[in-house]
Formats: sequence, structure tokens, C-alpha cells
Amino acid sequence: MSRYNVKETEAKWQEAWERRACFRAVEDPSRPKYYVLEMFPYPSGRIHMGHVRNYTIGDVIARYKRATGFNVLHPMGWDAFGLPAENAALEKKVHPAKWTRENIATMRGQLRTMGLSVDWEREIATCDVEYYRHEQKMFLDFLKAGLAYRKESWVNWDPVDNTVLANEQVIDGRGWRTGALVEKRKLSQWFLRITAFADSLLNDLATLDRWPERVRLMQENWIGRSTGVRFRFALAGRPDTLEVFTTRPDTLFGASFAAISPNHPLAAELAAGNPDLAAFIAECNRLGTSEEAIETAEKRGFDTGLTVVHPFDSGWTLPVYVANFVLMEYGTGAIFGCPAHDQRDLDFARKYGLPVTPVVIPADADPAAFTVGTEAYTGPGVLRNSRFLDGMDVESAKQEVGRRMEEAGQGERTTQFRLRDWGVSRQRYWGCPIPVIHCADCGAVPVPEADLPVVLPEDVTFDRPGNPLDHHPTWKHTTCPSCGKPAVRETDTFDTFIESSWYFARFCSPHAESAGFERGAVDYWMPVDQYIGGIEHAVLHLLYARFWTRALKQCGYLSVEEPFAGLFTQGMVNHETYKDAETGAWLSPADITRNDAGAMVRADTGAAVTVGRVEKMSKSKKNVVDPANIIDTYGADAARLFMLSDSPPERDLEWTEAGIDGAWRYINRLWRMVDEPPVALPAPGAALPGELSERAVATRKLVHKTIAGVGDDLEKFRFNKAVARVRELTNALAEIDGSGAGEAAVLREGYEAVVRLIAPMMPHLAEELWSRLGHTSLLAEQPWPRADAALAVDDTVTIAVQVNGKLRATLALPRDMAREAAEQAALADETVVRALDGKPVRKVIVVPNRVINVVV
RNA sequence: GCGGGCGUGGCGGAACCGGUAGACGCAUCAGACUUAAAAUCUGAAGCCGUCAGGCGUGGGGGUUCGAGUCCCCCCGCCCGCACCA
Repeated sequence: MSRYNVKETEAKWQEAWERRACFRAVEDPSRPKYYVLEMFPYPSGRIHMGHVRNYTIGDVIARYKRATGFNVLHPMGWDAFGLPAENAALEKKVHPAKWTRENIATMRGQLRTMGLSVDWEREIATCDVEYYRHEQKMFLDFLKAGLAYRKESWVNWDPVDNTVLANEQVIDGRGWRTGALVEKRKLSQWFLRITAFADSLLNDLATLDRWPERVRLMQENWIGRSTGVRFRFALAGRPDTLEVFTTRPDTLFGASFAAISPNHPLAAELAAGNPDLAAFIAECNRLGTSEEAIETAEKRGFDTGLTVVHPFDSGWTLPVYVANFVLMEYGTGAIFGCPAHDQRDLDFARKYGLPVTPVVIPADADPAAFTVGTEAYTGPGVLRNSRFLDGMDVESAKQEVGRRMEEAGQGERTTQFRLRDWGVSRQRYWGCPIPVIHCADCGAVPVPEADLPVVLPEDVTFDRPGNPLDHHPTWKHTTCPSCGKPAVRETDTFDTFIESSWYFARFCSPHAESAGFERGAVDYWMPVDQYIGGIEHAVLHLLYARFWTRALKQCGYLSVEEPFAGLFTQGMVNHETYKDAETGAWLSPADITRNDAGAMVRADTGAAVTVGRVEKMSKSKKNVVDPANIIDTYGADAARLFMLSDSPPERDLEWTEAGIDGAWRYINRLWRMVDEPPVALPAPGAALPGELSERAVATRKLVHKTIAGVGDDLEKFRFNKAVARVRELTNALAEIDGSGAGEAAVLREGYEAVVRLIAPMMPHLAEELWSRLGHTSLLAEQPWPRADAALAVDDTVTIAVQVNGKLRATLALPRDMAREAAEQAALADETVVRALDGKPVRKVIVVPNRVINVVV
């Protein structure tokens, strides 16, 4: 018995595909295109199981779509700028460029062993000047279009990384990478006007019907649109006004106070002459935004002594508080409080003894008796105690107040977003230089297009904290493009989310020199038909990419608005965790073995091991399995099969030794079956004989059902079901000894079907078996098999017979049998008769080809 | 707190539109081959019961001839957001 030589075989077919350039993508307007893209990897050093899962899923889609006639673009590249390279520079004294390029080389080699149907000629790395020079140009165009601007602003400062973080990089008041408590600093920063597209980014989510619902929801919440009225209170005894934003202008006659944020300019002004207030503000800021603080923070305020005048009654004034729950970053940093209809305002009012006047009464409540206790009423109802609004519903009252405000010039109806503009300046070295020069006289001047690219210098040192670009002896010194005087370059670099905001377009023409991409190529390939990646990018990356695409469109670069027509978010790869029972130290799966008693112990010492929860593979918990080792031992196909079996792709997958063994066993079983058939098979392409045994006919039916089923499963990302179906067919084929009429021919048909159906999942094995079946063509270039629709349906069906809904028998009957005949057959069945026990039949329900229910 | 998702054998998971619950795999057990083991092959198996049969999809109720699937209430787990006026 020969054995399947994985290593040789996988290498052989990878070379064959390469030689034939099977996966090279060429624009061809006469054919329908399909762009499959997995989120490109950060070159961290080695590939991990998450990559294997991601790229396996993408490759199945790419190979399947190619076989079904699409012109497929399936590229690969590197998200190569970013902090880890600088950390490596500090820790290991390696230059970030060297570290990054070496990692890319390693990981490229590892990905190649997976046998991905990738067009490697399109490979890009975002740290190459050939890549990032184009985003410098885009940025200049955004500047001209008013989509980029500079503003002095408070930034989140990570004291460990010495860098600015975006709001979304701050989690519970801590840096997302370092976990360090974030500080506030004021710096001049570049911003991209993502809010200019807030409406479009929100509304067009509805058109993304091939995106997961929850991703759309998360983006919707992130953008956070709300409509309301922005208006100005007159401050009693002062010439200025206090501007507030409200979504409930209808409750204006229920107002009992106004409140401003501790960071509001007015608060700062008042604090200057009031030490108590200054102390209160300082305390609010100290509390910060930490998880605990928000959860338990009590509503607290400080009465400023100022009052504002009610906009519709000059004789009515409201006290102005500084309140800890009012955010400076949202709206105007000031509100009016209506306790009866807002829980926060109610908590506040109860604490400070402010009046609570209900002005919206539920339709079914008695207006005279309706009161608000400890819970604010936020539902619909009829306006009361509200003068000219009395009797209106909430919506009309909102509009009426807005209208009157606008008439009086006191305010206007507006839309407010939670989304803020995207701060893109980073005080880092390993990123794309921001193409701007600072001149003492002319200010921030864009680098002229002719002077692009601004190349990131590589001769830098990391011996001092802060940004090496800043310390570089010559790099930043230049002359002002506007006045010619000495000036300095911007030493900040771009947020690396910028590179990943347009790489999908670059893949369309990765070698274009005069522009980031050629118009014709992008028009042909974009949008990405199927994008695949982790859920962790649900908001940031995907929102930025959607924004950048809109900005590019506005600047005339391309014609699409949505970069990703379809999105699939895969689950994580998990593994059991292990700890030394005595020391509590995490142990890697490689350190564990089973002793003779079957217990988990340390392989080195034999000491007892505690088996912990199944968790996401992570270095910190040491529960990682290196895919390179797996591929080296079992081959790429086994790893790929394991990734696709059992767990649906959107769910988490538990990596187990038993699972990879199972995959390996199946590969060998299939190989043996095809390599040593029970009878000699007819030549490839030979016609089926006219006479077929009953078993042969049944097998053909299963073959064609499986072909139809697997295609359907792959279309719907049900890879686990596709695998199950193919295994079912394999089991059936293994039963056939070839002795009956026509069985040898049916075995060939069946083997070929299995081989072709597994090709997207296990391409090397499939290619090898295809060749062993006598074909000289490459399977990678063969079309997807077609199911014979006539064979894919059964002419005998198994019908369940129930008595009062309980299963009593199953009958094999011809498909589409007449109801009466089916009913007779059911009533004649022995077990059914016994179950009826002579009782009169009241009714018989017949569901054709499925079930017969006898009711007694 | 708000929003979303999930709950099926020992385990991962199937079950199209309300119609035979447990496909496929893992683990387990028995048998064959072997001096033996591994590998491989054959077979068993939701649970209770000797059989007849009964019970079973987190729990309780409902709709229906029929419910894992639909409706109501409850429990548990996971994810996202978090004072957004």
C-alpha cells in the first residue's frame, strides 16, 4: 500500500500553479469579475491560526468563484506601518524597516505553503514609498477639498507609547495597546472631516445587504445621529448667551435648570473667581471616564449662581449648574434639564430639590393625577402644562418649538452626530510622513505635488524617547515652498488606519506609478465583492475605509462610494488553556502530555496540570498552536480542512489535536480510496454504460445531490455542511465494490465529483487525485461540476406516519403519490393499526412527500 | 442600563418554509486483522425500560393535526455601546 506524501505533493502542485500562472488576474471586460479580499495581515513575525482561518475561507471563495466562471481578483499584501516595529527597534535594536521586511519574508513563505490562489504579482507593502507616496497626494487633494484641516485640540496622550490616540483607541480610559491611563494634552493635529459624510455613511448602511446585521448596527450606533434643536438662552445680567442642544424641545416648559460641562468655557471663567467651583471642576476631571466611575457616578452639580431666561417667558429664570454628567465633547457642552422626562435630569433634580413638572402625559393616564416619582417618563403622550403646546403630541410639539425658535432667531433645528472628525496625526516614526511644511511666516504649507514623495528617512536612531524624526539632524530642515525661507517639516506621521483605507484600490493596479491606481482598473474591479476578516474591525477600519472611498470619489479618483459590497466576519480560533497546578504558570499545549493514567501533566516534569477554559489563542495565555508546525506535519490541506469542518465560519472554532488528526485521517482515506479503487476504472471521459445496477443508480443520485448541495453551501458560507456532504458521499462510494453493472463507471463519476468538490478546500489533494485519475489538465483550471437536476431528486421518498402527532412508522413511497393512495398505505401499516387501537379516525393530514398524520 | 446574538447527545455541530430531532465529525464501546501495538476495516450507541413503550432541543405556558422552529413569561451565557441631552 502506497502512502500519500503530503510535502512533496503540496510543493509539486504549488509549483504547477505558479508555472501556469493560474491565479494571475487580468482585466477582461467581457467576463464578470469577482474581487475576493481578506483583511491584509500586519507583518508581526509569523502567521497565526487566525490568519489560517481567514485566508482559508477567502481561498475557498476565490477558487470556487473562479471555477464557476468569474474573473477573480485575489491579492495579498502587508499592512506594514505601525507601532510594533518601533517597539522591536527599542527592545531588540533592530531597525523597524529591517524588522518589517524580514517579517514579511517569513510570513510570505508561510502563506505560500498554504497553497492560496493568490496573484502574488500584486503583492504590496504599505511601508514602501511606492505605496505611501500616493496617499500623500490624496491627503493634499483632501486639503484642497476642505476634507482635511488642522486644529488645536485636546488629545488622548498615551504616556507609555508617547503618542496620541484616537478616541476609539481609548478603552475605558486606557490606551488600547498599552493599557496605560490616558492623559489629556493640547496639540495641533491634522483632522479628516469624516463628519462631512456622516449622513451618507449612516444612510448607505441600508444598502449593504451583504454585511452582517450587527456590524451595520455597530456603525449606526457609532455614528449616532440625533435630531433636535440648538438654541441660545439669555444669561440674566450678562450680555452673552448660553447655547444648548436638545432632542426634546417639546419639554421646554418642564425645564427646571440648565447645566454646563465642567470643561465648558463659562465654567472656566467662573472658576477663576471661585475656588470652590474650581475645586469641584478639578474633582470632576479626576473622576475621568473610567469604567467604574461611569457606572457608579452619582449626578453631582455646583450651582453657579447664574440664571438663564426661559426662551418663551422673559419672567421665568432657571438656575445654571456645572454638572458632572454633561460632556463638553457632545453638542454644545450645555443642556437644559427637564427632570420629568429624562432620567439623568430627574436624578439630578431629586438630589438638588429642583421642581419636577410633567409636561408629556401618556394617552391613557389621568392628567390631573399623573406624577413622576423616581422614573422619568420618556414615552409618547399629550403635552400639558405647556401653554401653546398643550394638546399636541410629542412630534408636533418638537416641530412647533423648533419653528418658533427659528422665527425668533433664537435657535434652529439641527442634526447632531456622536461621530467626531478623525484625528490622523501620530507622533511616531514608522508611518507615512504628513506632507506639510511649517513656516514661521506662512504657517502650515502643503508640500508641492512636484516635491512628493516626502520619503521617510531610514537613518534614524531610537536612543532617545519621543519621535526619531524630530531628532534627525537634517531631515526636517527645509525651505518654505511659499516664501523660500528656512522652515521645518511636519514630523508627525499618519495614523496607520490610513494605509488600510485604500489598499483594496491599490490592488487593482499595484504597480501604477503616476497614481495610486488606474481609473480603468478600479472601475473594473471595485467594489470588493467579498471582504473577509475579524469582527474587531467592525467600526474603525471599515468606517474609515468607507469614508476614504467617499473622499476619493469626491476628489474624482473613482466612482464607487462603498468599497465592500459583501462582508463576512469570521470567528476566532480558540484553544484550551493550561496552568501548572502548583505554580499557576501558564503552559503551552506543546508542554502538555497525557500520562499513563490519562491525566494531563507537564511533559518535562510530569507535574499536574490544571485544564482551564477554552479561550482565544493568545501569547499571554500561551494557548497558541503555531500553524507552521501543523502545516509541516500534516500539510496545508489538513489545516485548511480543519478550519472548515464542524464550526460554522462566523462562530469561534476550538483547535484540538483530535480535530487535526481527524482531518488528516480523512485525507488519507480519500487518497487510498481513489488510489486503489476496488475495480479498474474506465478511461477519463468514457460514456456511462446503458445498464446500471440499482446500487449504481442510487449512487449517481447521491453524487448529483451532493454536487448541487455543496455548491449551494459554498455560496452561503456553510463550509462545515459542505464538508459533511462530501464525507457522506465518500462513505457511500467506499461501500461500492464495483461488482454490479456499470459500477466502475459510476465510481469514476463519483470519485471525480468528490475530487472536484473538495478542490476549493483541499486544492493540493484534489489536484493530485485528479492527476491520478488520469487527467493531464490542472484541476485549478477546470470548471465547477454541474449537477444533473433530474438525478438530484429522488423518486422514492420516506414518509413519516404519525398518530396524533407521534411518529409510529415510516413508509417508502413513490414521490408525488396521490393523497388517497398514501393515506391508504399509511392506514394499512401494522404499527399504525396497533397504535390506532380500533379507535375511529377523525381526520388524516397528508403533507405530500413528507408526513401523514392520523388524528383519532 | 440600552442594543444584538445564543442555549440541541459526553463534545463540535445538522435539521430548507412549522412536518421522521441528532446528518457529518470527535470521543467511547465491541469485533476483525496482528505475536502485540499502531494504522486500517466492520458494527453499536440521545436518555429510561427486558419488551411493549415512555421521555427528550435551558425552564414554564400558549397557538397548531403537528413546535428545536411561531407567540408570551422566566433563567443562563456571549458580544457591542455606555451619562451622547
